[in-house]
Amino acid sequence: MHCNKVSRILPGMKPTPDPQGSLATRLQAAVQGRGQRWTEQRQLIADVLAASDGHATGAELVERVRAADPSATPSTVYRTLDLLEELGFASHHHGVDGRETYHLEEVLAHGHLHCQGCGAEVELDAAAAKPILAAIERVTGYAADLDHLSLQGRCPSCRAAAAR
Amino acid sequence: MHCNKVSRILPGMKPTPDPQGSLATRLQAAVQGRGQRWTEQRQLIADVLAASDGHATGAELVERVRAADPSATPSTVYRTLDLLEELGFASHHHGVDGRETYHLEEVLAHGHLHCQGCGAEVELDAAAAKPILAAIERVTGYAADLDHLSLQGRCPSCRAAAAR
DNA sequence: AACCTTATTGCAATGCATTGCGATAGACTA
DNA sequence: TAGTCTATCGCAATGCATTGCAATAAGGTT
Ligand SMILES: [Mn+2]
Ligand SMILES: [Mn+2]
Ligand SMILES: [Zn+2]
Ligand SMILES: [Zn+2]
Repeated sequence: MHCNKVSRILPGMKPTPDPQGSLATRLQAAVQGRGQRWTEQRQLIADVLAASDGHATGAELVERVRAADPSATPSTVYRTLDLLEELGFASHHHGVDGRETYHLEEVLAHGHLHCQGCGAEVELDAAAAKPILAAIERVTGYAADLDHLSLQGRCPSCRAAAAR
Repeated sequence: MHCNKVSRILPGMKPTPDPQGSLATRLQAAVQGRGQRWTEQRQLIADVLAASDGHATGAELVERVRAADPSATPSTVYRTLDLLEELGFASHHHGVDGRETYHLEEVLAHGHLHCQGCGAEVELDAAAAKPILAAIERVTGYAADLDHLSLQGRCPSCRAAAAR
């Protein structure tokens, strides 16, 4: 079955924009460039992830994919997410519970910061993270992956509260 | 059944040392101080964790606990690990796969650094981490939890390899 | 030592994620 | 268009982790 030009629009989802090379087109090229195949399922999963702007866990993506195609299975979704990461089209970080949370690389790279006291969540954009990554590099020589960065600690107000 | 003074020694494990307040004794006091109860299972789980110097995942601890007491169940082990953390006697970080990895607070606080290229693992002791935590605090105001810190990135040699 | 209160346990059901395997179907060839 | 090769899929089994619930037992009281 052909699926190359299928632009699957899910209920309540925005159509994938097509600047001069849509995500699907670039993905198809990258996948086939490795001797792999472009399938309906991969198309759908990429569309769902694109429509989930922001973050989405594997389970959430499975649910949304299955809403559009009930015959799709978790294994296919997770394997496709791994593929998208390998190809550099997606990345993940680990939420508070350690579960992987995905987003497309089109989203600006950013890290996460979670307060263990009040649960506050902060996103660290590249500019904010720069000094942190620089410190890591200075101390260890490692180039830390900002998209994967997920810090836990105490926010200023929880610190103040703790200090009596 | 009494278990207060039971010092359960597992095959191949070192007896819990008893400086002037053994771990078990301090734990029992902390638990009972909250109106909770000191049980055989908690004793055993604490002993197993103490004997697992270094890191151990939940599943590993479950396995070791069940080796000593086959009637123990995963739910009890995980609930006890949560309790030990609440009481400040243990902490966890997330391994590469996001799974929680536990250690007793007696182990010196340290963070983790993992190379996504070659899989190298580095431990960051408090001194090494200091500038990193300082940068996080400067930028965000957060006091990051060193024990929970788990960074991913590229080690120097993988970076060099990537740069042609 | 027998008795109470209720925190804790084991169990069973549930959910998330991964893997091996046989069936299906991309994508290339003729 | 029909045919071939094999990457990918769905399935089913497995493992890790969490939760509600009824039975058990910790630990204080009489
Ligand atoms: Mn955590
Ligand atoms: Mn990860
Ligand atoms: Zn806070
Ligand atoms: Zn490396």
